[in-house]
Amino acid sequence: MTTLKDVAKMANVAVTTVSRFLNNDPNLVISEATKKRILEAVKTLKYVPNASARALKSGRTSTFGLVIPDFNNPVYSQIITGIESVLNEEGYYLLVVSMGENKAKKSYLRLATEGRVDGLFVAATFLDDDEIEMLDILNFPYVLINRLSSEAKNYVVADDTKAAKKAMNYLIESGHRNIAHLAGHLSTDTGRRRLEGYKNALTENNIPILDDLIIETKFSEQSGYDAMKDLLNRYDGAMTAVFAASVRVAFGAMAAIRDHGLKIPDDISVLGFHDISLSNITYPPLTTIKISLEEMGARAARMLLNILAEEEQIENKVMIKNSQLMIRDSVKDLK
Amino acid sequence: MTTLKDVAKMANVAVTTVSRFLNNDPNLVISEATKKRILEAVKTLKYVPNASARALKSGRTSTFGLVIPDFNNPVYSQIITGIESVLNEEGYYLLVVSMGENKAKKSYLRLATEGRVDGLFVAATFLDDDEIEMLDILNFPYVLINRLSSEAKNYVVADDTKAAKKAMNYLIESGHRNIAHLAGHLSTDTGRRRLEGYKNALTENNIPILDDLIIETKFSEQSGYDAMKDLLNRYDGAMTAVFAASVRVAFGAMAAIRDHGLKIPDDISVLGFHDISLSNITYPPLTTIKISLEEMGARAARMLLNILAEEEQIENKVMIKNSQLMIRDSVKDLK
DNA sequence: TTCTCTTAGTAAATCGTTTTACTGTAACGT
DNA sequence: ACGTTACAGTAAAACGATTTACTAAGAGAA
Repeated sequence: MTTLKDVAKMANVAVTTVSRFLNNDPNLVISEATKKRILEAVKTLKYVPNASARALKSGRTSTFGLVIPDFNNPVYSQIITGIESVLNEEGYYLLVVSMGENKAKKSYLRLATEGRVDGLFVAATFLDDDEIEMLDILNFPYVLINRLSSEAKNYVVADDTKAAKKAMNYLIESGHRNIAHLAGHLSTDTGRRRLEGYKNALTENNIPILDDLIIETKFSEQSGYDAMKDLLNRYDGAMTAVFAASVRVAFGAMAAIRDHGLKIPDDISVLGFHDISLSNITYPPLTTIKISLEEMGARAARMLLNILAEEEQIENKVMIKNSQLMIRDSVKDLK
Repeated sequence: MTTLKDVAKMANVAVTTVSRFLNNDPNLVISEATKKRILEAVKTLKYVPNASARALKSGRTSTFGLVIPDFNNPVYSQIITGIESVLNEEGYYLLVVSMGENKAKKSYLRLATEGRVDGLFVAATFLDDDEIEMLDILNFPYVLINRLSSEAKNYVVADDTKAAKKAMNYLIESGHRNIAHLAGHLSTDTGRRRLEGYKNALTENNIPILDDLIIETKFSEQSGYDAMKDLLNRYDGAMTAVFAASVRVAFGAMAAIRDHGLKIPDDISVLGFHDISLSNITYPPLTTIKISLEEMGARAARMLLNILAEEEQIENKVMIKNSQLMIRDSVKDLK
């Protein structure tokens, strides 16, 4: 491994000079000849500065951490893609940690306290508010993604309520009244906000809210399948549509409906929250309400970079209002 | 930020003593009273060792890098999950970099040369063999995952040829003769090996190989869709089944077949390579040949950890032979 | 001749740990 | 009384980079 010292020796200058030259110190006065010698030494010795040494001295690692619940959820894959696209350009790296429902929850704080990362993206749904508050107490730079917490200073979230309402309104305009909601985990704020949108839409359209039609699920296909099965077996009203709080739940529900011998959308319509590339290759192609998750990731990345650049902590609260209804074939027009 | 020095001061001992005690130096002789004082200082000051300083001194970062082509491919999500499960237990972290077809390809080497990571997992399909060989030249610890390269010393791959053959044999046993192959990128070795399995199965069963039935695709739904459409429009033989070299391609092909007005599996059967959680919620549920990608990731992680533990480079070549046919409803028995 | 500027650098401290090689003191055996 | 051993630590040099504060030599001005 080549160090600054080696380069300095070969170029016949002091380490200081090499470092200052390579870092473009504006106060350094240096002759062309010396520059050339240093550059040559760097090239022949293939010198690359050591990241740990740099980090130790500067207190910056050029690395951010990302905490997500699960890699196997395409929602997070899109968020990561967005984050990465920004970080790439800025020479930052991304350290990922997944933290499911049952994992040791405080371990992610080590990332901060050990100084492994300069900041943290928290997209984990299973962290409690007070676990997140620790970051404030430590005064550690962070941005919440796709989740809120009571005291959060910085976040990028979607306007889940509005998007859910928009989706519901589409269903209602298509003539549906008896709409079930496969809600996400109601311990998560996204789950709660989507439920709120569901209820708002019904209320504003003078449709009664039936508790029997609301079922809490996890964010997995299996959970969506089970909940839908349960609903079909239990509820014998004239349910004509289902609004699922996540793609994976929607996929699971579709399978359950088919296994129950019903046809989508003829017997029952399905609409899913969030859009992924597989949404349009299910059968029938799934109608969804799409929020740009890549944009969400990208904005969070820019925000964290910004927080790091300013000395004083700025408040940064972004709510992505935009959503698109991706109309495909899983919702039947009853009129 | 609390340092060793602060702890030492508070406990009234030398920095050395604190460090050696906290690291369980077996040669350190220390009294119970001193231990207690140090422990107390650590607790009240909330001391956590600084990762950069440690890395600088020890030359170890406790971090591995992972290079994949794309986060939005569920195959890699499963591999990451497998890697992470092992690294978690060992206190290692994972730094991820995605590198698509068109990205600057050598940047991943910086991870190695800057000393940011102790080793590298390379699952990138778009790196050429000689770009990987650089790691050998640098004598940098690495493990290839789900890809081979001519000179690779360490890898974990699946026996793609065998698995593909097994899948094909199932199709053939079910009475299919005219089987198309949506091959993956033939510039990738997995693509080539799966094609080989396809051909082997046909040859061994005395079925002619028809070049018209083999179409190269990318590893995306869209590409699978396009290729299948093309095939359906072009080929007017009695094709009864399609063997897709990847899940995503299989999904795309299913959509194309339906859009063409044909029924799966009645008009045409589909079998996909690799199994993901969405495979059983497509319509009809997709029959696949499954290789444990989590196992692949986990074994690669253990391998890299091993390589780091031994001083001399050991050869490590693992080929996962096991595969399971996940029989669902997308293949029709013609007999 | 002395002073000031400019040019072209350099020495040394520092970031927080780890590690090697010591240093005292006291007790013990002979 | 002397050497040895056990006990309980400590001083100082790394690791590789950055940065502050200097220096040394020569040119030009007064």
